[in-house]
Amino acid sequence: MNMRKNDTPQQNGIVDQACIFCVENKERLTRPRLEVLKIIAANTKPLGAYEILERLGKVIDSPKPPTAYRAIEFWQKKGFIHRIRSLNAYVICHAVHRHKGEQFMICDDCGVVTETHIYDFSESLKNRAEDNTFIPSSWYVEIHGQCAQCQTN
Amino acid sequence: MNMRKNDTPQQNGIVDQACIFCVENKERLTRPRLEVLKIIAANTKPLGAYEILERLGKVIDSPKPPTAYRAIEFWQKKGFIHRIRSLNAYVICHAVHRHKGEQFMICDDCGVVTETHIYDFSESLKNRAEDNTFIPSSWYVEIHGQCAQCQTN
DNA sequence: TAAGAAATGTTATATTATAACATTAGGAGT
DNA sequence: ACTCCTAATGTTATAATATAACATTTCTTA
Ligand SMILES: [Zn+2]
Ligand SMILES: [Zn+2]
Ligand SMILES: [Zn+2]
Ligand SMILES: [Zn+2]
Repeated sequence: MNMRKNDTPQQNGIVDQACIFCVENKERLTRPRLEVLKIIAANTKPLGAYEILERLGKVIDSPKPPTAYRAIEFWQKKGFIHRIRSLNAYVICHAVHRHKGEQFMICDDCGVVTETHIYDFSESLKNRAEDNTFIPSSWYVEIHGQCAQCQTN
Repeated sequence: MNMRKNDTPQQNGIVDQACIFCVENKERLTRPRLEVLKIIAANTKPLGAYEILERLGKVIDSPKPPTAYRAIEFWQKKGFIHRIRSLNAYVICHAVHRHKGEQFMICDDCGVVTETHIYDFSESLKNRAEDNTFIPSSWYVEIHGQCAQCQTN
């Protein structure tokens, strides 16, 4: 896929991946899906569904909530974006490959969310879970605290 | 505090703790707070705010959303209940002492939520976080999967 | 090109949560 | 007991988040 005007390099990496993914998996890369993904990818901080919808309105004619939510659900299921439960907001996933476990560090001061790929402690989760004969399929972790930037201020 | 009619033993343990807590911390154990805590304590599965409100309506005259939400917020801040982010629902905490980290195993089949007190892996979280100069203050973990009961069915 | 499936457009509404302000209840000091 | 003050609640309205339902369009494939 070629470089598009007004797109950030960040977006291009993600959009390229999405494009490849859709071709390989015979999914449709429709206008709402593409634009929603670009909007989420263009932001480091998580965006709420109605913030996404608002920005979508700048490139698509008066979109309604289901249009945003459907695209969000699509990318979420495919692992391209994550939903931050505590914030009701969505962020792009930067992992090269899709993953089941989700771990985020959330700065309660400035709102920055950083995805951490701590694959190792999935083992301790699994071990603990299996003690209780619970079969884990996925996990979700939020670590709240203060980011480096906010510590200096 | 004495045993109350129509209360489960489970409720009494929690209500007794809450009573002691309020006396020691000079907090008011008001009617809405008491009833909301009892409602949440009486259920093993997480209850939504409007489910709590509905049940509250059986013991208090036509309560409105803020009445439920205020009591929920109170107990949540004091650590007596937890909010399950993925479900927008609330469960009682059975820990004897209050804690910062929250870990839940959620059965996606039947909806049962079990709080697991895995204090040990807070260390791996902290170590990882400190590598990135992020200072953690609390954490929240959801492990999704299938419970023992649902495996036999 | 015709049929079927998938996605979107559109309208309405469900669900979850909070703002704002009036009223009541409890505690401290006199 | 009376006054003052604060915390909590009652009440009304609305904000914020999310989905149901059905009509229409687009894509695929035969
Ligand atoms: Zn990710
Ligand atoms: Zn920060
Ligand atoms: Zn707990
Ligand atoms: Zn189960």
